[in-house]
Amino acid sequence: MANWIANFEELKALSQNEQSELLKRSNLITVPANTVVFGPGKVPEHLSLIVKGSVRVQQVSENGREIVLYRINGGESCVLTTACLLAREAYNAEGVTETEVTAVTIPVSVFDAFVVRSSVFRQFVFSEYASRFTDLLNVIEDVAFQRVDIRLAQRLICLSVEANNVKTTHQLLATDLGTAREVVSRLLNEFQRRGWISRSRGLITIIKRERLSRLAENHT
Amino acid sequence: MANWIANFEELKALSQNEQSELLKRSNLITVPANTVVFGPGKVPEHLSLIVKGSVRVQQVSENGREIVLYRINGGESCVLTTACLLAREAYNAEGVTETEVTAVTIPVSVFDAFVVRSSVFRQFVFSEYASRFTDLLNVIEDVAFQRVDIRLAQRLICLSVEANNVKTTHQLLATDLGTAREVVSRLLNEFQRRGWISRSRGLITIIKRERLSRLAENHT
DNA sequence: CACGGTGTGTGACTAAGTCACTGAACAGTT
DNA sequence: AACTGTTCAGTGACTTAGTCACACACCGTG
Repeated sequence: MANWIANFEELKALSQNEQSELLKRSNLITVPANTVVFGPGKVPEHLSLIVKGSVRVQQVSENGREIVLYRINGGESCVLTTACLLAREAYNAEGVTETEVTAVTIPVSVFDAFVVRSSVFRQFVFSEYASRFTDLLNVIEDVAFQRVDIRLAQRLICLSVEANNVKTTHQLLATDLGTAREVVSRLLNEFQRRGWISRSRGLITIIKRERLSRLAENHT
Repeated sequence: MANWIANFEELKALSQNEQSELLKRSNLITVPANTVVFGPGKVPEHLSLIVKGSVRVQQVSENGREIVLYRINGGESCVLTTACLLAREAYNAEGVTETEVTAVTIPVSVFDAFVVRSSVFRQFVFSEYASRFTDLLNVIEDVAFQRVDIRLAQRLICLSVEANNVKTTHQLLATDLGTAREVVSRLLNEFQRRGWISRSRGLITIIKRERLSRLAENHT
């Protein structure tokens, strides 16, 4: 993983010079799964780029409920979070690694220098901002306007792209959707009653994918 | 309004040279109230800074419901929206002027040049990003976790800082909160029943501000 | 004053969230 | 194999929120 830049589609266009300097002035780190990498009381002082793995960013409320805001996967960065945490008062979002994560940390000064120096880097940063922004808009649209059964069906479809078995818990699904665990349990119950899925502890098996898809897409 | 830069706290620190060039390469415009300034099918090709007035940015859903994402007031900018609209596929947020608005449009090329050239400008841009981002986080937190009666009380308190009369409609309040008009009507009904407010067409009068505040803050 | 547009009131119903539980499944330990 | 603590899941009763289909009141204009 010496040259992590190769993992960032948009940064490949950096000149050889710029690439080697960025490599030199940044730090490669590895973090185990299920680690809180930032959050209230854990403010990062670097910009982080995720090389490999996935970080879940979620909002936590006083009464204990949670909602996933977005996920950062390999080739993406935490610009928003960093900028936000640096510029503002405490806010209650946290980042948790969902897998082992390989990341690069870049000191703020180096970040700033590259924004000035390289239009490629600038482009990368702004498009990352735009991506996170649309992620949040989608969350708002879903939470404010979309039915929970439809969103749950969407999430199940999404989680089961490669296998018909989804290893997860009702609580995790509830957090994904920003709803309560009981609601997920009851909806899954209904899905099972209709023969679309079957359930066991920590495992959901998709049986009638096309019916789930139809609910997810056609809203029927 | 020749030197609009004075309205932007964070841009005052620009050098004389930079200020005059920014003035020269930008455009001052005026837009009447209740105009859609951007939205699906109306993509802006400039960065806009709001000098005076207020723009409401709201998300519209298929089924006709709306929710206010944030408002941009004098001294703030539309960075996020612009970046997003430029970088991405169509998304369904729109900006509507709530008052007559005086704004400055800056071509993308000039924007880019100033990001490179001036750390002050850069700082301004990134802190604008951070502000909008936290705005959205607050919306998500509210919509996902907060009771509607509490949010309505908060909104009423906020709207009535200078007078006890609030000129608005139930529909506008519903859009502010991302809920349905009927819900607002019923809650206002309840507030009136308790003697906290009185209502007439297009007007709400605060009677017991302290009780409303208590609901808004202490959640009681 | 008739009329159309806008704003509001309401009942009946469905969906979602909360609360207070119960009990099943599992991992590690005697 | 029996015991124990922990995590996951199921459920009934209830409150809050959103939807639907209306009725009707207010207001400016012709």
